[in-house]
Amino acid sequence: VPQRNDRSEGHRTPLTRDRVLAAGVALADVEGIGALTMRRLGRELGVEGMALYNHVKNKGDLLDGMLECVAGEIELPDGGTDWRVPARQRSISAHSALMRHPWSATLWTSSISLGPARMGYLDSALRCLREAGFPAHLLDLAFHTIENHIVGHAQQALGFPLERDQMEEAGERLMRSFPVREYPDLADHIRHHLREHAEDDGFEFGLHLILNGLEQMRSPS
Amino acid sequence: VPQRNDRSEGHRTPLTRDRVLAAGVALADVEGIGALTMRRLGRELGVEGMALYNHVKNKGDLLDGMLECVAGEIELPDGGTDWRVPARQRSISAHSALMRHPWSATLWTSSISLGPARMGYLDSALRCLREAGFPAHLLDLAFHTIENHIVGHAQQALGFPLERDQMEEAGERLMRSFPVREYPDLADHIRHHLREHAEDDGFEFGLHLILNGLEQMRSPS
DNA sequence: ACCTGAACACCGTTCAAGT
DNA sequence: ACCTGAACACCGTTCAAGT
Repeated sequence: VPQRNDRSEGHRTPLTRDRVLAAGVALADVEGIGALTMRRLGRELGVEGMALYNHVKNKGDLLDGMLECVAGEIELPDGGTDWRVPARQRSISAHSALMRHPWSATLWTSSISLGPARMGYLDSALRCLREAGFPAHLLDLAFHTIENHIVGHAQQALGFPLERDQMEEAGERLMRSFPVREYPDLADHIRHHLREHAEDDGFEFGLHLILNGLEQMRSPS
Repeated sequence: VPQRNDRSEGHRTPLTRDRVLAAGVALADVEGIGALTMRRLGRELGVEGMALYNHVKNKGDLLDGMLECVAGEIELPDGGTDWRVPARQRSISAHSALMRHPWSATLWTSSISLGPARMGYLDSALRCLREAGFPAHLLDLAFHTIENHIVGHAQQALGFPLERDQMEEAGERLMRSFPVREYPDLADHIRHHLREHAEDDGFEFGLHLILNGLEQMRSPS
């Protein structure tokens, strides 16, 4: 359960937008995005749900603000001699920020309006590629390929939201009723995933693949 | 507006699960996933919303069934001499199926239970890679990298759900208030996207990049 | 300035009752 | 067997009223 407002004192400290957003992030982290309703978030802050509309335009604005919090956690390294070094660092930082906040990956692509944190992130990524010398059309394609990999991977890794303990049993149950005969390769794949507890989700592998492929296209040798 | 049930006759033809799913797909295609409520879908079929529960377990089951419809549209080519040929075909077919049904991309990763159509798709993709001779650990990483690219790209391309006409004006309005000074590369990028009306979304470029990178890792020369 | 209570127009879902 | 009506427990959101 995220932090509650203490109501021991007669009058509580007044709400701010930042406190509302932080409480929203904490609530969604712990209980999932489904538990994030205006009334519930209000309760978490010791207030009626309607009071939140004084600090947030509507629920969409709340979610946008929460995404800004996530974007603010991404480190933005400066360029070195090889563009792939900062690109790799920033991508990994973005990936782990999305993984820390499991609800954020699906919202990341669907939110239209960008705040300063997300703009800064995107600008930094684009600048890195431009300074590496990518021509305009390649730059755009490179940017989207990297970005897709980041959010695609987070979404997919979070698609199976199972705890370590449940994993074992749910896997057993699944495989008992699974039509192995008809989908043998899929069965193998699921078994493979059940065995290694998703210690490495393959994010860095795919990233490496993409960055190296892009480097080859940048400077055709 | 999707197909309606004709109520000219006194007693209408009875509902089936397939008709419910097809109507759901049509409604979501035309009016967006937000318009897909049980009551509204019932109305579309000339019936009260509650009647749908005779053919569908609940709304989640409805959405799963609709995803199965989308998965059924994906062509599954057999392997040739170069594994990249069928992999490319299937990926492009999957990408355009997701693009034909804009609501499906975000659901694709979040849905847990798989039906036969989606299982067949996944099994086909995995078999293709196995037959190409990828070793187990590489196979898994290759599979996810390709899959992430497909859904990541569809989601991102559909993130800006603007019509051609609105695009122009919305872009103008956005760029007037945009802090170009602070995010110059992002500004460039947005301008670039407004100029070319997303004729090519770069999907095949990234796909090419990934498949070639994987081929290099498969047979290190 | 900030919060509350009541209200509105919606949701998904259940279930007894109809045919 | 299939559908309807009424009901339940929720949503997001608005707004007059309180302090």
